[in-house]
Amino acid sequence: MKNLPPLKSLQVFLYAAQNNSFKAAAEKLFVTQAAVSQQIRLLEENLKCQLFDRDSKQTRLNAKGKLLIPYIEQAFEQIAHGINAVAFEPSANELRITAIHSVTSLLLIPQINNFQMDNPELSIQFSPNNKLESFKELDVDIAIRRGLGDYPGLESRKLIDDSIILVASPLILQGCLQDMQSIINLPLLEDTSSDIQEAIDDFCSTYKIKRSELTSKLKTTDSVPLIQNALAGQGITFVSKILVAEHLRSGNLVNVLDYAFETPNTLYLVAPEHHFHWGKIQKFEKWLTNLLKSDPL
Amino acid sequence: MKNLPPLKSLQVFLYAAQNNSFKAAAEKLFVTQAAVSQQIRLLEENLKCQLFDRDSKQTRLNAKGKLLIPYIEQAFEQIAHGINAVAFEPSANELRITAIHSVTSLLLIPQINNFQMDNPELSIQFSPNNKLESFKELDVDIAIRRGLGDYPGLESRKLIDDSIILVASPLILQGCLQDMQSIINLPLLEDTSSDIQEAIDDFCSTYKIKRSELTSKLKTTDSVPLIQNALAGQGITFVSKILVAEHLRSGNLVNVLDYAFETPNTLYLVAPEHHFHWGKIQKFEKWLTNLLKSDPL
DNA sequence: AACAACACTTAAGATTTTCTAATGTCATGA
DNA sequence: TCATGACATTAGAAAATCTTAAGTGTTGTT
Repeated sequence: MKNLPPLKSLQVFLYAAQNNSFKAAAEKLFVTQAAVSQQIRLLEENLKCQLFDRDSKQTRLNAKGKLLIPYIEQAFEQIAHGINAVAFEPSANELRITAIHSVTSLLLIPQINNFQMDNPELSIQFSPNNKLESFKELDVDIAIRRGLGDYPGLESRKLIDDSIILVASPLILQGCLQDMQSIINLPLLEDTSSDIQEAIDDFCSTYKIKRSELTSKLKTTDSVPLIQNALAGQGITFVSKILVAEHLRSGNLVNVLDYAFETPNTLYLVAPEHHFHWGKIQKFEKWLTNLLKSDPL
Repeated sequence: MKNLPPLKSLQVFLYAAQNNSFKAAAEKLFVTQAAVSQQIRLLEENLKCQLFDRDSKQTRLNAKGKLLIPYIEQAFEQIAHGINAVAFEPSANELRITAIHSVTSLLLIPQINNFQMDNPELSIQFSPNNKLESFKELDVDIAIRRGLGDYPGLESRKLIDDSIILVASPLILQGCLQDMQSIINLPLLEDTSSDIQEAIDDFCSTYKIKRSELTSKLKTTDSVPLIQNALAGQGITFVSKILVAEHLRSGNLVNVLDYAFETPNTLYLVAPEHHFHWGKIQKFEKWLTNLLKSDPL
């Protein structure tokens, strides 16, 4: 950590190297080309070695320069991230979360009290919303989405692996023989989302039954009413295991036939990259990850 | 990358934070404490937020400061590594390697030509040496050692996982029935190093034979003469698989009984941390890792 | 309560670093 | 040969950074 060269000269070096031209670097730094030339010379004198080859027509990084660049590049990236983390964090004591409807009501609302208690200074706001609109329009800090994690231009971090399971209320199961035939005769509360449909197809082929043998009672893309109907003993339904974890633990719902379909569609935290450096987001991510990881089911 | 705060102020901030004191930081930076105070103020103004709490007896980092520190710490570490890589690389066109005797003669010497051809500017020197003396005394760039990778004060990087196998020349095997009894009746060329001894004990217990049933013909801690004797058909020997890989491939030695003892003792590259940032070391590490990884045995 | 000790802040001016402007060098291509 | 483009060099201007010296607030001592 001692005897570092002038830090400014390193910054100039980075620009010069990235542009392969002193002149271009000078323009981007809003200084004259002479200033760049001097800073590079200064750095080279300090390190006692050349960093650019100037012998022929074009100035190019030489071997030593190429070795140095990745270190300097990373260092300045780190600094920029740090600055983003503390300086450009808007309303550091407000946390605006947008999540799909089901996650908000089944996971976040029931559990958020623990987080709120650990972070009393934070004012937490939810925007239940199934569409992932532009972060700029929405003015939210972080989104929770179900999907494959491919959100162009945004950083996404997988929260947990998920599977689709078949659940029903113990109420409805008591009234029927619990063999395959009785179960598929129960009304199906059907989620028409593509990943759930995939699971239903898999279920049918696994147990060698025809899709037409299942009789659908309710069709929607929103898990919340499906789960509520299932709780009320209205039928069986295929749902994300994470969303019903709490109901399984309490016994209000049970996993029927121990069927599970591993789906690549799962929960992701999604936001522009620099949001993840904010203090409030780091706290929220840590809390949510722990919550889902410690889930004993 | 735009609009970074003055880099000097970040450096001062780092010192102040690490010492929890402006005065201590000032001393380490060889400036007055007033200068530190001003730099910190400058940074705080630039970021438009406080980084230290000054209200009570001691100046301490506050939440924002604690969030920023790891970024700045890492950034300056990166810079220091980069500087070490290019500036303090002594004799960049000489590569001095110290390795244990067996590695030098069985692995390095036979293969080094490929490396030399890719890096004609490098003058390569070997110091076969089984003792790991201080790097300062020895004046070598890098060491290759067999062990567990615990070299206090030095960075060590595992090259490959190893196992101890039982080998013999096809010459000697032709002349005997290849059953267990015939094999253990062959003379044992015995490596008395502790990891090999462990393998021999494991071998005996695996095949339920008494240690005394093996008759030792040669005892040494150096694998080279053992392997040479084995090649000449003088007996069987337990050796590191890596060291005889070439002989196994060519058929000069064969793996007897397909016995293998997974040992935690294996090859490590060892050097002071900053050596690993030198261009010549990075090239050598890359080449050696590839060589061992691509080893088809 | 008065006072010294300590750590940090602030302001003014000195010092050092970094910049610009002007000019020089060298290679390239019309 | 001459114009052009990219970088180097220099002197002096501008800016950033430092020191000195005085000020603030807290702590501990007498």
